[in-house]
Amino acid sequence: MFASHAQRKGVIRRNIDNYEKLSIYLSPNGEAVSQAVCLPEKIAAAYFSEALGFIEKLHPYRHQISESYEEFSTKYTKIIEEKRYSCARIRRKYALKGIKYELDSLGVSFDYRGAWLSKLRGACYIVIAAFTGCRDGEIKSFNIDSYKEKKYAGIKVSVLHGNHTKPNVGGVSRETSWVTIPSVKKAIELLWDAFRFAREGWRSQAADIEHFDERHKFLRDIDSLFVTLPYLTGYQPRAGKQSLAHSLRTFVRSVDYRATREDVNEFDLLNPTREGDLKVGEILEVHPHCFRRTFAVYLVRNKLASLLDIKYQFKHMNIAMTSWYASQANLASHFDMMIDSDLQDEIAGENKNYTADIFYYLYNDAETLAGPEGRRIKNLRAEGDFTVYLSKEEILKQVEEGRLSITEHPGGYCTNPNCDRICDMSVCQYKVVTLKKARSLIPTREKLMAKYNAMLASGIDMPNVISKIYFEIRSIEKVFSEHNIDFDIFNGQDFHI
DNA sequence: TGTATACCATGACGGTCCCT
DNA sequence: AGGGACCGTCATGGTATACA
Repeated sequence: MFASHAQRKGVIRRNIDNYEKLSIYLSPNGEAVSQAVCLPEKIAAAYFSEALGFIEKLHPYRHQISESYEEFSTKYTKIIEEKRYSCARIRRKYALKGIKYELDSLGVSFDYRGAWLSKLRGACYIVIAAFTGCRDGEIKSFNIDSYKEKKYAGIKVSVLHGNHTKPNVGGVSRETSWVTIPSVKKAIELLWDAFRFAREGWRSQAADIEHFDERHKFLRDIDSLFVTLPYLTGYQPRAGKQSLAHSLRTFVRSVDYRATREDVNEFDLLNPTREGDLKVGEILEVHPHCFRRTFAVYLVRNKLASLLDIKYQFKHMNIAMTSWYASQANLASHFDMMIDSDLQDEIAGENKNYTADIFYYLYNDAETLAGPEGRRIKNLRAEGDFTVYLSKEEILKQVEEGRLSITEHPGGYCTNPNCDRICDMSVCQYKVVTLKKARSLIPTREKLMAKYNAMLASGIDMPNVISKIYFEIRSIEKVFSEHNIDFDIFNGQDFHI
């Protein structure tokens, strides 16, 4: 019903007809995979950067927020109790009297329902979820002590500790750890301190609970990151599923990012079972689980670094995150951490999907290809070799068996299963360059030419370096000519080996 | 003119229930 | 077990109106 309502409203168009079949067909291991949505890159960047900016801006004022909100809500409650002013507007006005307006310029708004605080909660949740890949349950198990920093090879690495909600067979509860970014610390602190007044409110109510165990549980719930406001109709301190969904929606709506044609295409590509759900001009609403898949997808597609670049202060974390990605969680073992195995599986699955997608494109769709391996594929296609026209299933099978593998380089793809990403690729026999990659080499070539000229002009006598740059420019030009990209031939001094 | 109230639509919050 | 539908409550904000 909700779906049809949303459909009428034009929010979504959800086609669940072949849901099960499609998911099994598309999953790398032939089993149904979780149907979480993966956010297109632009949308993810819009949401994440807004959430990060929100947190960065408000983090220093978190104590002040709590104090002012406490003042506002006690005044407001008193007005209600005294039955003064029948109009909410006037109640609000008087409750706001005397409250410091420094927060006003920061966009902090005071409302008795806690709508603004709900938005804050949504922003913090997004940052925690987006940069850890945690499960919803785990995120809710975090508290102020969950964030730790460890040193690894001279790099400061942020780690989050959470208790596994599901106990093992023996009833032993496991601790799970997640590599993350420093902003998560700020998100946790902001959430914790801005809601302090709410927590205090709940705490004072706990005294009325007579049964010891009940009171104990109540007090434990209060020490959660996500609490509701104590003076409303709610009677549970912990923010439930629905309240969090509201928070996420409030936040996403406030961002007001409208999907473009490009976003819709990417959405359909990333979420084949939900093709058509997102339409141009719509706001993509998020759910707690979508961040986990988005995390896995971006980790594999090596875009996490670009998302992390949103704020310059995260740059140093790229190294740790990237090495974690590159060494397949080797870093985790250094920390003696239990990395969530489901997430590992999800990452591995995405890796296969990604590889298969690229091969499918190379074998069947790509119009022009360059590089030795690219030429080989092109020739095979020209000869009508039927083995080249592989179906996605066949490709996936080969990927799983380790017969096909792909490594992404700045200038192209490498099909060598043992590629260590160290070679310069200019003469690599496994090299494949697609048109898109070739186009991305245009600025690279310009930079190289500038470098070449600068080195030559300064009279530095480094023939090895200069010749390397020269041959790199020439190899890029070769790629250009194979893709019919126009360029003026670089006429640097010719080298002879 | 400033302040308070009435009425109304909207929609957010956070709970329970129900379905898959 | 988790997601969504549904529900009750009530803040919010627009407009109209009454009063000092």
